[in-house]
Amino acid sequence: MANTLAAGNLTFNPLYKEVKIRITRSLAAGEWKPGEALPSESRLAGQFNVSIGTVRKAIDELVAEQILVRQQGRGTFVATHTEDRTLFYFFHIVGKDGSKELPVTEFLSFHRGKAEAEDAARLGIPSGARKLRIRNLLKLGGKPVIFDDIVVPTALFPDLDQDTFVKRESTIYGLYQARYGINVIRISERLSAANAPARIAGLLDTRRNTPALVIKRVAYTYNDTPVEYRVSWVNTENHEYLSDLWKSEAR
Amino acid sequence: MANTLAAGNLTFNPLYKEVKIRITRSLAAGEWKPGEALPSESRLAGQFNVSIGTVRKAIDELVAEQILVRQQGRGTFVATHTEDRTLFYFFHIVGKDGSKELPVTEFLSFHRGKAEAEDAARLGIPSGARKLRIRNLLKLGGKPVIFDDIVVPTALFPDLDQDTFVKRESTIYGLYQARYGINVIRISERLSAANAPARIAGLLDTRRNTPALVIKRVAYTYNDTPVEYRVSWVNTENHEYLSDLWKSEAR
DNA sequence: TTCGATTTGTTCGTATGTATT
DNA sequence: TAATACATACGAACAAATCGA
Repeated sequence: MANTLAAGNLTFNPLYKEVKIRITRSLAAGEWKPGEALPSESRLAGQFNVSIGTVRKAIDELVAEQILVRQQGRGTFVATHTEDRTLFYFFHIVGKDGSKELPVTEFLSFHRGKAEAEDAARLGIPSGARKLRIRNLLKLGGKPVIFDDIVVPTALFPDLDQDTFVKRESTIYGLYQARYGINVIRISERLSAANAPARIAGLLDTRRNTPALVIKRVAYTYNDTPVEYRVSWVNTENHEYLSDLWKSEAR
Repeated sequence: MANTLAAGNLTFNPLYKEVKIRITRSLAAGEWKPGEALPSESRLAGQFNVSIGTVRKAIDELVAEQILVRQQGRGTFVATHTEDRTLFYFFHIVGKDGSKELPVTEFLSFHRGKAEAEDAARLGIPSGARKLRIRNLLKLGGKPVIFDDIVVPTALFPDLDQDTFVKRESTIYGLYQARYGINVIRISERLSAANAPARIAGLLDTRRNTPALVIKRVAYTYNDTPVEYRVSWVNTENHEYLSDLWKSEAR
């Protein structure tokens, strides 16, 4: 019997991979907005003309990637950038005593400019393309710990201005998502140690000659499209970067 | 109908979770050694008196956690500490140019001692318990980049001596696995920046006043049992620590 | 080389349980 | 309570990879 999906499947992916790709395409196209429910599994199965088990297998992978969230009895939802998600998935600085808290952001500056070589390479845009540059000071326990230097392509956030940024009601990625429909789903970070420039060291209130942790982060949306390049300077006198691969809920 | 697994399942876990726990128990007990094949899925289904789909779901999770490896047509195997697995899962230092290579280990020293407070806390052993301490210098591209200070409880590696360590034919975790049946399956790392002590800075060949990246790693085996505590000092002039959560093979 | 047995991978269908509204 | 949606579990059939006869 002719199968609508298999018919167009010239690369001979398994059906569930094709279903996953089609769901991802719909997500990227904004067909279901963050926080919204997808059609039920049985409805999707009908649309794609596959069994419900095949749809479940596709969704399983998207849930594992934190792109979708399942709730028994309610439905399957597009993941939103809540504070919890930020805290447990995107924010990796913890106290040396093990404490985990969301930082308080203190806005420093908002500038427009042109992408330099580094920005362009990380963001996959032409050198010289217009960019927005935002600097923040993040505080933990009331004290400055992180200096953030954020660069995004103006093209992705056309009408973003200082006022909009400062008055946002959520996390930064929440703003990207709610106002621009840009959903950050993955980050890649490269860490090194360096002496902070005097200006930054001053903001971080470090003792003289205290090295800083430098984090260069690229944030991606669907299909590995870069969205944001962020350089963070961290005062690690009382805090650390936690990399916990696979805190499995195994038993 | 009476089900042998459900019968003993007083915590009302789903069946596949019970199966997963029983498989994990067998792994921890060394019933199937690293590199060996587990019984086939249909055989396991028979043993546990569940359907093959239930066994598959249990194994699915263990495969996702990199504890087991499936190979179509061959079987399901206990993951081994090959160089590839080390490179892509346990070793996170890459060149700033993006190059990825396994380090060459230069042995420095092997000592016996008693666990200090820090060691004891990280390893979950009593303060003062006997420990082994091994120091290595790791080279990338022929140049020293990482200084490793490894602490393990003597109790876990009773007859491990310098000669055995130096003459190992595999990675360090491969040695733990092959000779002591201890399978490292997860690591947790905390990173900070600091000025290296002169002795270490000398080994790393850094310019004066160059800060180092400090990595404190705890390695775990089954059931979140700590096995090793390792402090690494990294020269980040030409290298970085890569934290790439979810390099998904999505598409 | 071919063939058959074995093992995992994919897909379907069905039934029942559990949580939500 | 009833309807809906996800979660678990079972079984069957066939595909694809592997390996040895």
